[in-house]
Amino acid sequence: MAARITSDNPSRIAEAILFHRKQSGLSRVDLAEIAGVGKTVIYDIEHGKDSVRLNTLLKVMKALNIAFVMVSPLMDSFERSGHETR
Amino acid sequence: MAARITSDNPSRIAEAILFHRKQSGLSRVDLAEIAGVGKTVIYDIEHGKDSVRLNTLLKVMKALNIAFVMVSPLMDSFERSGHETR
DNA sequence: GATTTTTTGCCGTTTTGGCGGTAAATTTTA
DNA sequence: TAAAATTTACCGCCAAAACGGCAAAAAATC
Repeated sequence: MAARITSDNPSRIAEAILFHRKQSGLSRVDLAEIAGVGKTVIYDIEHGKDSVRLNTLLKVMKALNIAFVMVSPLMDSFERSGHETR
Repeated sequence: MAARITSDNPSRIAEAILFHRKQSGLSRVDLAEIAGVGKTVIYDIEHGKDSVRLNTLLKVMKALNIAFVMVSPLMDSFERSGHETR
C-alpha cells in the first residue's frame, strides 16, 4: 500500500504512474484530460523525468487515486502540533 | 509518522518543511546548502508554492530526513509486480 | 492483411521556476 | 539599547518545464 520514493530513486514514480494508468485502461491523452494537464507531461513523468512540477504530479496522482505522503521521525510531533491529517 | 498530502492541500508541505527545518535548528541558507539548492526555493516552498520542481523538493526532503511515499489501493499489486521497496 | 482508429513520441514556442545579489527585518551580544 | 550578526524577503535574469500540434507507431476493425 506504499511505495517509498527518495531522491535516489525518483524513477520509481515513473513506473508507478505507468502501472496505474494501464490498470485504469487510460491512454496518456485520457489521463492528461482527467488530470487537467498536457499530454506531454504524462510522457515525461513516465519516462522518469524528476524535474516535473509538484502541482502537476499531484494532479496526475489525484486522477489515479494515488496519495502523496510525507514520512519522517519528526512527523508525529508535527501532526500533534496543530496540523491534523485530513 | 505520516502526513497525507493531496493536490487539495499541498500547502501542508510548507508547514511540514518549516517545522522540520526549525526542529533541526537550520536557517534557510543552511538547509539550502545541505540540500544543494538555492535559498530562494526554500523560501518558496515554505510559502506554499506548489509549483516547485519535484527533484528540488526531494533534495530538500532528503536533507530533512523526510521520505516521499505514494499510497494507493493498487500500490500493493504494483510492488508485487517486480518493483520492491528498498 | 489493408484500412481505420487509437496511442505514443517528439519538436518549437511560451511561460515560469530557480538562481545569486541585496535590502529589510530580526535576533544576538556587549 | 545600540551595534553586530544572522536570518528572511524579494527582484531581475536565465534555463528549462509544459503546452499544443503533428508524425510515427501500434491496435483495432472489417
